[in-house]
Amino acid sequence: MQRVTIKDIAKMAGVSVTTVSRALNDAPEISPETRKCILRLCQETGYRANLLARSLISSRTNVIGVIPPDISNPFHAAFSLYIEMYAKARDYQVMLCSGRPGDGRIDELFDFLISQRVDGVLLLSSSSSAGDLLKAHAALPSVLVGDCVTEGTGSQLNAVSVDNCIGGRMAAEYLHQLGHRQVVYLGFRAGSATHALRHRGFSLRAEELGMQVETLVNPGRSSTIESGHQLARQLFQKPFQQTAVFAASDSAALGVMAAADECGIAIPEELSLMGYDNIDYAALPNIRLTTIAQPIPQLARASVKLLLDLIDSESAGEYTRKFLLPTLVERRTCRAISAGRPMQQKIPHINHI
Amino acid sequence: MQRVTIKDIAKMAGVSVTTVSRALNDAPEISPETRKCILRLCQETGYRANLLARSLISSRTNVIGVIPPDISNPFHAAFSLYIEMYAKARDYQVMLCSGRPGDGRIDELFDFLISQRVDGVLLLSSSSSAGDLLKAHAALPSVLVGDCVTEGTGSQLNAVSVDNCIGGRMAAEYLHQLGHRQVVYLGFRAGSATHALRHRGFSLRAEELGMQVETLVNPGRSSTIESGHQLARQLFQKPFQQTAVFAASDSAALGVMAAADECGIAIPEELSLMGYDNIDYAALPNIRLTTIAQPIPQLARASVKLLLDLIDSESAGEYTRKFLLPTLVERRTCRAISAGRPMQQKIPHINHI
DNA sequence: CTGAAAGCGCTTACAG
DNA sequence: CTGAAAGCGCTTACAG
Repeated sequence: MQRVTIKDIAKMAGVSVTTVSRALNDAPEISPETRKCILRLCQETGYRANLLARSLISSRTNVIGVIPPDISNPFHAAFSLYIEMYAKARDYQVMLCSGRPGDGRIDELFDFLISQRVDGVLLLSSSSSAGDLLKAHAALPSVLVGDCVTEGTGSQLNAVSVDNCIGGRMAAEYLHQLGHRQVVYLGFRAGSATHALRHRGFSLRAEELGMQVETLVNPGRSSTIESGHQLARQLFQKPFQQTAVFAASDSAALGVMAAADECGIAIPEELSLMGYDNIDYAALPNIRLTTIAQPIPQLARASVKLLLDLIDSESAGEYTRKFLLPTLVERRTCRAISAGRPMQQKIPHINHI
Repeated sequence: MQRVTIKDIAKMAGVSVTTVSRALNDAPEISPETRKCILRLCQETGYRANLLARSLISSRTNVIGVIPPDISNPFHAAFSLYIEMYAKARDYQVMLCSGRPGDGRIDELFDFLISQRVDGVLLLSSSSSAGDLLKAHAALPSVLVGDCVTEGTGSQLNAVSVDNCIGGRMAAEYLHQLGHRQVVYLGFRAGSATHALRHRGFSLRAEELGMQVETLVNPGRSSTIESGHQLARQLFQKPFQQTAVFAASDSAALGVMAAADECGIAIPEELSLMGYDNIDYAALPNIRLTTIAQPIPQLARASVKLLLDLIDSESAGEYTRKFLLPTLVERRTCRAISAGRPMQQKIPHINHI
């Protein structure tokens, strides 16, 4: 099917393409009548400007690429939505490129987005290698949404993050305040800068407060219900002393709930549980997970703003880092215990399935 | 920043742009050495073809537009993910345009996608007006994912849907089989072809089986936890006779669970509950919602396939409709009751919050 | 096997 | 106020 072009309109109106172009871009130097006539013609014929051609000249597409780690994670899905909302509010369109987690294809996605000539890209990642990726494509304005290592050269990039170190500290302080002294950090992932900070904040503060922390490592590539489930079953398999679990993400926490359910461990009566993220479903009546909330809308807004500022300014020789503070959302999965007397050792009863 | 172009490469290699173009598109008529040399140059300089220019000539962008109703709904988010997966497998990129539900801006999104010269669009919608929208832009290959009215002229469009009528029937039969005779259909939305079919299947079959159905209408624009919550509270406010609730969506069902929790109504002991969709969270240990599952991956694959076939064929004068069958997923929110004796009337105790 | 030329649909100096 | 011309980065007949 042949779309109507500026040339067609010009022919119909009996003017040059230049004039049509001017009418379309409301240039000042054009008579009101010709403009009116041309605009009417466009209306009637259903003319739509070819953005491809326009972008070829302006070398601006007004689209930004967004690379989420895994859109099946509700946190990332919600986040992508907000990004699109804020981008649209500033007249930018989003091209979503979900790389499967760990596919190592992010580099290809970058190449692709460059070929599409997007004006910039937003890389959502908690991987500690994300920084290198961005540097490899330094010619393209880009911001990392997530954490990056602060040591060495990796730090010189534009990024906005939620302060995960503080988030970890908050969790430790909260559990301590409830009387918990032996706790587990469940779902630590190596290679994740986010987890590194979250874990450091948590365990450093816990130690300061005289708590004992056992860390359960998630060997996988992402924090899922399944990973939390696996680790929790591993924990519940033997008698354990800890009275509280701080899960690295809400999804993982949900997995812990599943395992606890199977093993007949009551939450919060026998075990307190905290998550991280505050995904929608953490608020569900039968979940009511106490968690550390990431300010998703603000995060999205700040990310879009930083990226678009970058695109507009073309400022080299500087970079900015923006931090947002998490908040604690108290619900029903944590309970206060008397810190004085030691907890009785639990002998969980496991239903083997 | 100035990207390296085909002209730059040509100059460096001492050949014409034509030759470079041929090397890049592995045309047959080119000497192996020149090709090798050119390819190496591209590698070294980080050359990326400008897809804008290429598309301008070929009038093909290899991107499809996807318009989901509301990506914050996990069902649609998951679906969008699968679409992107299958599209990518066939070398198409997805441009995601989430219109806020009910914004009436879908028309604008269409215009925008046409301007971007996408090769086709996938409209996910349960609105009965979706068909008209597609017809208004008939020049663009497009498929409706969802239901459309079958009467009149509205039916002549390409669509793939889950058979919602059957889904409704299945729910009615299941509840009947468990002994329920008085049931409520909660969350019916007027103006939704999907709901119309689902409701028709359910109530027709229920009537055939001698059941009584009360329908609670959701006046809003989308099925959310909140809408389910509102309607359920409305139901629980007064004594009611029904022993089972069939919610129009899993999200709505989650809202019903919240309300039941608040009102001290035990599920499934005092009230059976079914959902529709089988979103991830329906499987959660503390949810375990019995529901009708939509085959999301198959739906996504069929949609992408139909659209790409359409794009490739440019076939006019025909349209195809594809139907996928839902399945029943039995979990823990429904229980069998003795059909013989009438249920005792419930006096729910409401906690006012 | 290689290149000069035309053209995809638009914008933008430049000259009237 | 209007138009002819050049050009954005590429591809594709056409001629060598």
